[in-house]
Amino acid sequence: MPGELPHPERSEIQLTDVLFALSDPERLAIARQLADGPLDMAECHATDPNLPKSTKSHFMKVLREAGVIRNEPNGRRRMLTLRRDDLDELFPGLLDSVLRG
Amino acid sequence: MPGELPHPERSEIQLTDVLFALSDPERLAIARQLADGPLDMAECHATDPNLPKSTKSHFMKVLREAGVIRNEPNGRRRMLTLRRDDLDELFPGLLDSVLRG
DNA sequence: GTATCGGTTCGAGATTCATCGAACTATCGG
DNA sequence: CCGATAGTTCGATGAATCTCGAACCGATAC
Repeated sequence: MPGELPHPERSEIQLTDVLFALSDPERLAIARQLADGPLDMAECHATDPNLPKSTKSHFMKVLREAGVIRNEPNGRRRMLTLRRDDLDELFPGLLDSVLRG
Repeated sequence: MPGELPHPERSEIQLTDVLFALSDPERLAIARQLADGPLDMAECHATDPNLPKSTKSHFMKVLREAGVIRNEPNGRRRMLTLRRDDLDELFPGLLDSVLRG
């Protein structure tokens, strides 16, 4: 598992990418699960519990590359966190309205 | 030009559809132009001034079907309006944050 | 070391989406 | 009625995206 994955800097985050990442029901559900704090990826079930792991990993990739979440190695697991500070700074009010939805 | 086009009711508008519609730079630019009030479609230039009209019409369709804009016949033109009231009611704060972006 | 667990990456097939020309439609002006 | 204008719809092509299995990888447990 390739250690550190690339994350965009705050200054590189594009609004349209964020909107796209959140425009899928599964990915939106993931972001909502992370609203209450970081989560181990293993504990983060989207809607479908027996989703293939490659598909789940792909969801995380889209969210990560858009700048919505961080995905960092934690032992042999992955810690997922919502980039609330970055997103709130860049697009105030966006996350609040989307996660309330 | 087929008179009235179908628009979703307020209750039918899906957040994910709205986010998707706004996740494209051209479509987002259109929504921002409509933030200051209704506009004739002919006066609504997105980024590219000599965009094929079928492409432009397609942008409007995506925005309309998502519930972001209304597109109503007005003489031999089209009046475009942002559905701010519906979106503000359904997803408070969303439009403000996205249009500021 | 070996096995296992959690997860990423690669590759292929299916599906969706974008783009644009061409045909069509409705409205207004003359 | 005729032509021009403004815009939708259709159809085709190409580009992204989704989905998933298989292979791979890194950290831990044994």
